[in-house]
Amino acid sequence: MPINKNEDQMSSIENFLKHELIHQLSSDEIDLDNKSYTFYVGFDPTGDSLHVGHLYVLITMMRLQKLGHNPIAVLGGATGMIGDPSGKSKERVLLTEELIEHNLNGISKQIKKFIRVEEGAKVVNNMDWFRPHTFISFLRDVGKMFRVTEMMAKESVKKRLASDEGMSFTEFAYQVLQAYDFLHLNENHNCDLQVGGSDQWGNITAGTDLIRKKNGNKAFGITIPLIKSANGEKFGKTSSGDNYWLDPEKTSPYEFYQFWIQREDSEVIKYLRYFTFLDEEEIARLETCLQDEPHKREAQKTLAYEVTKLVHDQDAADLAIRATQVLFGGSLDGLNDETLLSIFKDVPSIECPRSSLVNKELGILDLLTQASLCKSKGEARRLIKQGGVYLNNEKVSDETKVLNEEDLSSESIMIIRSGRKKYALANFVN
RNA sequence: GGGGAGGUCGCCUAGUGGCCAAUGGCAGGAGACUGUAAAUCUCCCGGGUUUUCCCUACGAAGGUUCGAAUCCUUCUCUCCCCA
Repeated sequence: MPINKNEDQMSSIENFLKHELIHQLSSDEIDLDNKSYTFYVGFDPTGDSLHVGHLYVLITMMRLQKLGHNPIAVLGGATGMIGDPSGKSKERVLLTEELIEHNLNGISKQIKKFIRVEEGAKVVNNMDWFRPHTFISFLRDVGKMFRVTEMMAKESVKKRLASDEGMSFTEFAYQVLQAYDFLHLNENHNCDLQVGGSDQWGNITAGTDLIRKKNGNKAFGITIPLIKSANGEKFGKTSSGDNYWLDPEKTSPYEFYQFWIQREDSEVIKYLRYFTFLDEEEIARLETCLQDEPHKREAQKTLAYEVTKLVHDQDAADLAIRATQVLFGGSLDGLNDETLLSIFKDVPSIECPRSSLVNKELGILDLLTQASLCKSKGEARRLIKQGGVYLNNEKVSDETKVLNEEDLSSESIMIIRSGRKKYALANFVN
């Protein structure tokens, strides 16, 4: 690929490759500018909400739709019953059908916020085409097309066989199911491209091979990079290993915004390319800014704002900024209930009875555990000893402290902090 | 079905009758330094309490013993080999 072409002369593929927005292509025939594809992305119903780990593929779907391609989101109502071994070091625990159903509903709603159904995007459930099959009919129609040696050669299989985890037949068969999805979509929806994470390569090629064998059609695959944080594995997980969810009920826009604003320098620019639709010029400007005035954190702030706006909405993003300014803005003095209550619902918070204050029955340790800043009183005690607890921005050093009305920051709210950046609010109501 | 090896505190890993709430690494938390960054250094890291106390924990259930993660029995799960 000529490197000296400027951005507008490049094909979309060249551009995507240059910035590592895509990882692998099954064929150089793929031409995103002059052809129109119907492409699909599969989603596992492992939870009732998508999380930050899904965000990049959703954004890729948006990018492709903008380029004139037609998205199909495939919900794994059937494949979710089996469990994809790709990228998993352990056998998966099977989910019940009811749970899958519940999860599908949640996910489906979220997906529709990213792709435009009114412009032809579809969301389908693969249970619809798997249900009519019997085991026997499936083995006869589809199973015959698969060679065991090829199946064994897949990375996901090899890895597990090499580990002492092993693999059940159920998971081994997974690739056949996903290949069949692609075949079905190819025959019924003219789908000729599958997009997925780089761990999906084996499943995708299983599909393109099956399509070629079964009906002679050409089908393609694109994988997108697996996003890892600079220091290794998990991206989009909280420190305790939980996901940052796209569902505002599970992860408030404030917490979501905080996740992005805390990204490290070495990664922000990359993330701006992945997760926002800012143009190269703007990204270059932020990059300079990052170099010259890193303390301003403009790149992080822009990233956080843009992504929060995309996943939630403008109002949520503005509120997140406001909450951030209030909490991280220096002095908390002079903040009144009105200001604090406006951010109350977005910042992790608890409500406590006012009487517990009046009667002096709430200790600092109780408050920390109730506000979920600490998992146990022992941990809370430890944290205080280490000097990591702040009440209304003042360090608390007495672990036996009992709270009373004088500890309120404003009329009815206390601001609790653990460490440098974890805040919680407690609202004392009658 | 037969034989062998295993299942340890989030992950990996030591421990093979009392010195074991259990070794080491990773991950995680706090502090210092900073910019809500990275790197580095220090401390912490089952639960309940004020250290020396109690509870719960080494796949599950029983048993032997003054005493078990460690020994015995059964069960269960995983890996490997044979049929």
